[in-house]
Amino acid sequence: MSSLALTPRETARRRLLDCLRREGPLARVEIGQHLGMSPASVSDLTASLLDEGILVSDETGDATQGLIRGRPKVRLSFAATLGSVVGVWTGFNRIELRLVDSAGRNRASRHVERPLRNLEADELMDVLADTITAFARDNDANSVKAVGLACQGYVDTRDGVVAWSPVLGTRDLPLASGLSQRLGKPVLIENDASAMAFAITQRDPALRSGRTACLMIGDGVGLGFLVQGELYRGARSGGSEFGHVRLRRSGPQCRCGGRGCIEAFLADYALHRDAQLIDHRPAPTLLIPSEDAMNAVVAQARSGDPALLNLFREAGEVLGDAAGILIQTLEPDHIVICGPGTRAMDLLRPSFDAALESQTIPELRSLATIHVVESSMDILTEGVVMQALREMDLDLARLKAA
Amino acid sequence: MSSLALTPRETARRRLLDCLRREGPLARVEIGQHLGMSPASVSDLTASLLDEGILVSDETGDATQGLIRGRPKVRLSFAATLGSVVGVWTGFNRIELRLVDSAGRNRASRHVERPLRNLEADELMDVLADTITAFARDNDANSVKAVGLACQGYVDTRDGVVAWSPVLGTRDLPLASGLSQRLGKPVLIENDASAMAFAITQRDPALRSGRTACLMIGDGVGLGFLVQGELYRGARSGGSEFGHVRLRRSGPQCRCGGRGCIEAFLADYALHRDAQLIDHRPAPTLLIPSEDAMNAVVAQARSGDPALLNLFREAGEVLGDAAGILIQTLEPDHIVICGPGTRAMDLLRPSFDAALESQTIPELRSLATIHVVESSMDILTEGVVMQALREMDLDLARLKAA
DNA sequence: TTGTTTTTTTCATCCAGCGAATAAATAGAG
DNA sequence: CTCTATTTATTCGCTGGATGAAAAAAACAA
Repeated sequence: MSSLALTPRETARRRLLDCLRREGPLARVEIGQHLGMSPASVSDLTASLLDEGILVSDETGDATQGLIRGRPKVRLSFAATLGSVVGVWTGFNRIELRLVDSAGRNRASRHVERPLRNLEADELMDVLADTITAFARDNDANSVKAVGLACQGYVDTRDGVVAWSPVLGTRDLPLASGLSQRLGKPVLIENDASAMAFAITQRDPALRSGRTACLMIGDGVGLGFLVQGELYRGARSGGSEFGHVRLRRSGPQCRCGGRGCIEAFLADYALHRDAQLIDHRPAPTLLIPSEDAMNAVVAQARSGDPALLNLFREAGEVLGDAAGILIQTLEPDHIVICGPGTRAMDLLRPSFDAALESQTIPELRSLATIHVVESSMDILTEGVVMQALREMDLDLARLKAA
Repeated sequence: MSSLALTPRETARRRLLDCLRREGPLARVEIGQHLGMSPASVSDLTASLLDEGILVSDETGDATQGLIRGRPKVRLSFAATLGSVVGVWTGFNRIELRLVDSAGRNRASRHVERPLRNLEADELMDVLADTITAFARDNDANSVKAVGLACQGYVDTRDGVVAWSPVLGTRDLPLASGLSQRLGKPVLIENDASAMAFAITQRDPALRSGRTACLMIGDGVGLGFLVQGELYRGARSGGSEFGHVRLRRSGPQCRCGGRGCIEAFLADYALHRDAQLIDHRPAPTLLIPSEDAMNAVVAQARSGDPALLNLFREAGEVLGDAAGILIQTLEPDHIVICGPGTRAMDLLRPSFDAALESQTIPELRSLATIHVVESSMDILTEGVVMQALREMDLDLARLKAA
């Protein structure tokens, strides 16, 4: 899955297909209205997409048919023959899978408990490949055309290499090519926070204009930054490792090896670990606490446990400091707090607001609107699937051209 | 001075003029080689620029003339009739001025000691206008066609408003329009670190590719961030306020009102203030220490004074933390440390390196090359003049078109 | 049937850039 | 002094991509 510089036509094509995935089947005029394109251009683009078999005309009689005068709209939708894509998220000891058709509709999902940390590179790729194959086998295997995989850490999207990850034990792992070989399908990999940020901005048009910084709190803490709806890419076309910015010099231990990282205060594993200690319970055996376990911690805090309240107060403060850094560095239009960690946003909010206020210049702070988007991990697989679908579209176009 | 979205032709035109300003007079073939443009395109663009009177053919006999076979090169240069631009930097109690001709050559400079902090908005603009007028009067007044002004703080370049500044007392100051009215000339304003970053990247081609983060240490600490040689613009098309990111919760007092900001450790005023205290000398009367005063502090540290060495050690550590945050957030190709503060880079370096290493992931850190560019404040006025010149070019083009 | 309305296609045009041919301006060779 | 080689600059025609306007298509309504 390569992606060099895009020609103007490829950009337009991508915008059109993105729009259809977001909005569902649309008539040509409607596409034009959504994207501010002339009917002539839409007609031209859709003609080649129909010709290539990527889109088909929806012949199904519309509900509005017979009510409106004039030539009826012909809605365009993705061809069923395009097949589907599997989206995967790899956590510390969990794999989440999702099967999505080319139109972006969810078909099936599954999650598998499996520790990944202590595996050698080859073992790891074998396990992932087997899990994906089994999932595909149970769900219309031969329709699967590509795989998108999101994982924590510093991911080189272009070369398909995981340069570093707190979850996987190895470094500079050529995960995309390794999996691609085993599965016989193209594999796209992406940082997990970037994938979630992409999915969230695809859902809300406001977030696709201007600069949007998405802080994902969950298994870890990640940042996805988008400018005009496109993911910001760094030097190795990866995202950031914002969760491992050190905010407190002698703070709690982080699994990256450092101390006082943002995620060492906010990630599920950190909150759960500290909550266990407060209650004099044994250290957790599983490194990712279950949703139930986390809900129990939150409930205990909500019931007024002072030590736990303090834990969330501190976490909120760190989140506020983090948002403040983003505001003063990137001057974004939108800050989105997302991920499973938003389940405790009511507990984080007071100290979050206070910290944000105490460390940012009002003129800058007031520019950025803060959005809290409650979102679980399956919106993340949705994001990585969307990106894999875009790459597939592009590859198809280039294949035809050659 | 407006700047909406640029047409492709305007972009090409800008690239060509930028190139001529950087490199001096060039023949058409040479421009083509520098920019990777076809001779046909260069010919076309230069034809309109010659037609508009922005460029002129250099008729002066070349030194290489008579030595090389073939049709001789005709170098193109900026028309002398285009006039000049005044670049201004406003510090706490100092104004730096510079007169530059349209080709980007320095013609005159001056600096004026004048406290600006406690002035009302109108007074402030009067003082600035008078200073600029006096400077222009002494240096070929009627050739001055525009003014570029760089100041610290959060500057809205598009609307010409200083939203907030630690130097100027007022908020949401419509500085560009106010000065423009008083001077009868277009005025462009820009954040000072952005202006310096722009000038520095204009000087080094390597810094114009990829993502470059320039940390300017001087009167304050600022960040200019560039992607592919163009300044990153935030929500109000300003830059960042990175110097006021709080890195130490109970750190030293910053003039923004907060504590522990990056600049409260690194800025000249901060180092000087603390050095005075260490030596049991009275607090400084001037809020910007002179270059001599700063050199004295640095010399005393270099001579081995342990308290002063510790001051610089701490400052270096904060600088390393700051660079680390940039690396983990933006994943830049280049980090540039610039500004007068680089005078003490030898003292900052050990703790800078250690802090950077301790807080960044090696895979990410190794992507970014660290450049130290010794640079005083006059490169800054150069930067803001360059930007004003670009805007002038654009306005000229649009004037002709209408 | 004929008009009305709305969607879609077609056509001619424009902009921007480029390859190739051509013209221009020089130095050197005979 | 003429001719050729060499390098620079211009011109011409083509292409890719977007668009406005006109035309065609496909329905409903009278």
